[in-house]
Amino acid sequence: MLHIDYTASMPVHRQIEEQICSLIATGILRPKDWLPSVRQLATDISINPNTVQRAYASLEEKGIIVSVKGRGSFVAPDLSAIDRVHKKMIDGMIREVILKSSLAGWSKERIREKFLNILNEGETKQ
Amino acid sequence: MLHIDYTASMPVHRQIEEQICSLIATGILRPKDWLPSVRQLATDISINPNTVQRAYASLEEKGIIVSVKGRGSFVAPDLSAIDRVHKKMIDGMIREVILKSSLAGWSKERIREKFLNILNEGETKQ
Amino acid sequence: MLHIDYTASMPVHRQIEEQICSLIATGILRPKDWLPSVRQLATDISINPNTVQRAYASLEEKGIIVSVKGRGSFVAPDLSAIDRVHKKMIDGMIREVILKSSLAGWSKERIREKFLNILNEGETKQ
Amino acid sequence: MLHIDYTASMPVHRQIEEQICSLIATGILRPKDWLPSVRQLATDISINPNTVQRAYASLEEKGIIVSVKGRGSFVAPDLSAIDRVHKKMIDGMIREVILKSSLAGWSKERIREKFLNILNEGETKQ
DNA sequence: GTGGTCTAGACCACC
DNA sequence: GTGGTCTAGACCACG
Repeated sequence: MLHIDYTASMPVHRQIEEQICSLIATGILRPKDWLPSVRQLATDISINPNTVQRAYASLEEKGIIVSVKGRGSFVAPDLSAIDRVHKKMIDGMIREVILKSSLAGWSKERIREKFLNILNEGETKQ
Repeated sequence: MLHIDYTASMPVHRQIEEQICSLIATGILRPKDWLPSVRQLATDISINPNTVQRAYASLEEKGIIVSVKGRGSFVAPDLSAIDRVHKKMIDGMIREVILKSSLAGWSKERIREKFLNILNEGETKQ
Repeated sequence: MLHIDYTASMPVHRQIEEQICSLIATGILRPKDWLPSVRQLATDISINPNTVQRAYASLEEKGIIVSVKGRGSFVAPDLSAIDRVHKKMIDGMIREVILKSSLAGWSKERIREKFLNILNEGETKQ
Repeated sequence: MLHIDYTASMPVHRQIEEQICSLIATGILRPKDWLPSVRQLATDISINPNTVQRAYASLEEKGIIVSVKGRGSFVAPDLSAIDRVHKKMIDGMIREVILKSSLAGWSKERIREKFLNILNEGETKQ
């Protein structure tokens, strides 16, 4: 079951996209697995079917899922597309972090130190 | 003089905000320095005064500048709050990058490598 | 025995149509040969009889097969019309490819080269 | 002015996409040229603004145009994307022609001959 | 039942 | 004025 945050600025259809991507990336959804039908998912999270449709259409255009009239939607059998999408997304986010922190007057060393600190937090906690 | 990129997806008022922030962070603008008036800046970069107004209002809300009716706007005398805000924002963005990439199944090593790669790109270019 | 690919975007009834056409074109099925009954074929490839029915109806409309109530379906005795239909269809598709690529600014040489490249791909693979 | 064919099976939003692509490919629309606004184009060709919006959104996702809130939409400054899109489209069409004609029992030689004939028609006509 | 397209109308952020 | 999101409801093709 997906969770929609209506207070977020990210549009609902993009939230659905991202969450399905995550489910695939983490292996919870696997290639050829069936996705909930457009109408089913729409009623589950009580939004308009059109909004789910838009998310599915976008995922299909990116080659992450396949939708077939009358049969339903499922995770694409070949997922080479999804890794490319992830790479691009993460790359963009990293660039934005670096841009923002340099705009704030941070030196490279300070950014690197901060990043590595946070990255290694998990090692002791988890 | 600020530079507006009309082909960018970032709204104009946010571009103004970011650039003023950047001028402050890099020390070109210092606490209590005067900023150009809303109308002056608007005609300088030939955009709608409403747009400049919105940028200034947003900066004032964040405590970065102070606007006084009839006198104009200047950089806030005390900017200690701002660095804390920046830290928090950058911290949040870094955590999100790490979260997203681990959801995508990336190992810590892969994330670190990717980050350092991008961070060091500038060294040869700039 | 026909093979249905459920991950393909082409509707199942069109897949059946194409494969029967192909069997006829290659001479495996010849004029007046009997086809499996709608129900037989449906159970063989475990799909809905409606779907087979639609494929047969479409083939009959095109004059490729003949169905007789109570007796079954067979390849049409005279297939001269079909080759003309094929010619016309392929002719139209070729013209569209050429139109689209010239609209995209491609030179004749580039189009020819591309076409021959793809046409000859099979030579090494198959 | 675009022309919509309501009898075609291709959805309206895809027709808009293709025609704008063609206008760009043929140089009638050039990088940074302004496109008609969503509402303007919608009333011009008397369809729903949502349909135009969908076409524009898809073109933007492919990197062919850029849309900015409050300012409008224009052809992307960098069009490396469009050539890739064209290549992919033409490639797909060629493969389909070859597939269809081999399903119809045509030999490679016959296909090649047919194609080259049609391609060279223009030489004497135009 | 499934996905996909389109219309109509509301609302928002932005300029 | 601009683009973008969402809802509601109709219709089609497919199984």
